Amino acid sequence: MRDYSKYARVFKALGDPKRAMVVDMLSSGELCACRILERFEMSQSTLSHHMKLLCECGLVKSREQGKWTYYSLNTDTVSRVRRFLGDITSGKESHITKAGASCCRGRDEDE
Amino acid sequence: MRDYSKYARVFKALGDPKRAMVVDMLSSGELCACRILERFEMSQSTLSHHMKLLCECGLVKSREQGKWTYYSLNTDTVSRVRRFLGDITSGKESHITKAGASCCRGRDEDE
DNA sequence: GACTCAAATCGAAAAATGTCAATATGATAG
DNA sequence: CTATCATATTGACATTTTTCGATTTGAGTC
Repeated sequence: MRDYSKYARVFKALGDPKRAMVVDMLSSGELCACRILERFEMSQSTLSHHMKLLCECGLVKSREQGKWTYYSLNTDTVSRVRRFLGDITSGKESHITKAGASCCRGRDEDE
Repeated sequence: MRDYSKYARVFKALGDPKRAMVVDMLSSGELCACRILERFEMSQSTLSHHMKLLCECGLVKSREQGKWTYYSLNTDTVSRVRRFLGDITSGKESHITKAGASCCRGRDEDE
């Protein structure tokens, strides 16, 4: 589980409200760029740039058909990201810590 | 469910590999800043800045004790973010789309 | 009070990001 | 082959982010 950079790219992509909203829209099914654009106040080139980022991090897939480009969620990445988020946020109750309050005091005395 | 901006802040915070790693560390329990700093090659002021971001988006809580500051995950936020990620990435199979391939063709003809 | 240590804040520089208008590309229609 | 439509790419600019060294703040210590 040392994929911080890999998944950080996905989180960074989701770290823009508009892109998060695009992802939400795509979760209901495939959409073409023009449909997505209709719902935002942004230039076509800006949307294209956002879609590129979403694709590059693996969250979204694109498919070309004639002059249209259809976008959809990459469900594999979605599952992996959800799992990763679960992993890094759920307690492992490993070795270190436990008695949080003695963290630094402990270090000063032990070493 | 119109909290894109609110949660985008959290995703943005996780969108940095080092911050994601800090979150992972904290998931095993509370840690003081000096313990966290030991594991990274970054200045003290930079870590402080990262911790501030993690706190401001609600992912992390801080607690001061003497001259130390202890950080821990805010489990409420963690649950909410996981749920939000699930929400925006799981199909609603609502109204629109279904026949993805006819999205744009449909629009041209219907309207 | 003077000193030390942990952490936060400030100020500045470099890099990344979001955005748009203009242009390029590539498919389809006449 | 020309024109048109949907997207992508380019170039520019403003804003935000990342990072550091220096300084400040606040708590404990002598």
